[in-house]
Amino acid sequence: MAKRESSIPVATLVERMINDIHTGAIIDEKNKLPTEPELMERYAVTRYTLRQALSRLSVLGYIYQAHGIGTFGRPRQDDNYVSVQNAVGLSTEMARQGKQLTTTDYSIDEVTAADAAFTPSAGKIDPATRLWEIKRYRMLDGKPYTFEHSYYLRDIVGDVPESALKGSLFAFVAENKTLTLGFQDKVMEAAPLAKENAWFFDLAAGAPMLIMNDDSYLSSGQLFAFSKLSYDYRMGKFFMFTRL
Amino acid sequence: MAKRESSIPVATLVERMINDIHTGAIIDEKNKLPTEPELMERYAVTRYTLRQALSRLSVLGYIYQAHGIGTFGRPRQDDNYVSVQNAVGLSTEMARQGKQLTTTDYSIDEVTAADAAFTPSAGKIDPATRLWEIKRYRMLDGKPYTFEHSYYLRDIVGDVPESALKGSLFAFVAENKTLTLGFQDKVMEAAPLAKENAWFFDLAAGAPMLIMNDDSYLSSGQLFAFSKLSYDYRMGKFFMFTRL
DNA sequence: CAGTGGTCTAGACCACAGA
DNA sequence: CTGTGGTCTAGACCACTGC
Repeated sequence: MAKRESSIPVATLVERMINDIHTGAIIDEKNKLPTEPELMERYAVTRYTLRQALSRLSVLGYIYQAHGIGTFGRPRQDDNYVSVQNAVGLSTEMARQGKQLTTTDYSIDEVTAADAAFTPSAGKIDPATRLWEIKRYRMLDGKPYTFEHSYYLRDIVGDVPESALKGSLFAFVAENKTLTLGFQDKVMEAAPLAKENAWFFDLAAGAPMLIMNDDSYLSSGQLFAFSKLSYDYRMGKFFMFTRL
Repeated sequence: MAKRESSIPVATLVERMINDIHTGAIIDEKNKLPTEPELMERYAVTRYTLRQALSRLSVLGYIYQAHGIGTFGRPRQDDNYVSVQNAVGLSTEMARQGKQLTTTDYSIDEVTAADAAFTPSAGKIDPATRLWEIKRYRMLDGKPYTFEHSYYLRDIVGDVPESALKGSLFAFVAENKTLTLGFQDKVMEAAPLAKENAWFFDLAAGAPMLIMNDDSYLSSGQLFAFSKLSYDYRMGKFFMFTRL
């Protein structure tokens, strides 16, 4: 009859396992994790659930699995770089690393897509779409770090409180219970520092900038924001993990 | 007795589905795919297998699934940018886009890790490790595109044929039947163009370069190469897709 | 409410690595 | 040969969306 034995859900399992990896509870001196049968018993889940969790950990770079050998933990590089995969927002990511991200200057204006300085990297957008245009200058541990130029679809995100403008726009959207985040397209490039932003960075116009363009979508597939972040090349480095 | 009915494996299914998405065979005018039961029947696979495939397509950005609504196709941006997720090597990726990647100048030398110009972004390496040091200048459709500086572990990859040096080092390793590719750590950054490489690019020293550092591992977790690719900022843009 | 994708169970067989 | 992870089946129930 396949009665539900009420085991823990995958998301919980993933959290627990990340924690147990960090504390070393399930990693031996050779970075090896217990075998799947052992983990199944330890967490009281079926193999399917366990492997769902292992798969997520593996995508995030916490572990890798070697066929016929075993499962191994991996050092995460989040401490030195910004992970492009952990979509938690810059503020949260930096807070986790014990670094302080502050917004020193910001502006918000109402525009239509036709008047925006740029458009989403992928996809199209109706020129009549009403947008919030937000510009933010942000410092990391007191040093100029990034200039953010972003557009949010007004009809979707509604009013943006000042606390979000100073802090985390990402958290503002994520915590809105009527919206479910879906996915992002990201385009990374380098470009010379523009004159109008040179004052903020300790750099001459024309200096290298690392640029990240994000198009953000809800889980329904609806675009809700697109943005361009320019990082001081000396401070901004992105990290990611790929399976071949 | 759960007899095997010999349906197709996931990898095959993924290929077929990508194809059927490109040709429009399983996408309607609203970009919607058939429901899971319909796809199960179409491809004659169980739900598990189907969802494994859908999951991979979704990670690669071909589709997204909206709970309670349906599955939808997405435009891929591979035609305009280099995808950091499709790990097939630059040569193959460009060939697929109908662009010509040529190596105009290259060198290969024997060094030890102690003498290497840089080390893996993550992890450590024994200074005594024997390496191939490879430098390549590569053009895209006749224009200066990227300078590649990479190190391959000699004891793992063995001798590197000249054809691989001129063409695809990635394919050379991938086609070696005794080696199984595993994963990569990637660190992206921007930096000023160094004087010694300015001659190759049509740029002055100090111009922005987009830089990709790769540490490549076998499926056993063994490092086999680490490299640094510098792209002309006007031509090199990276694309990726993330689920939030 | 009906229909969609999301999670979970229990069990079988396959393929690779190493002693 | 044994133990590891990889694939697959068949079926159940859960959770969200829109009518």
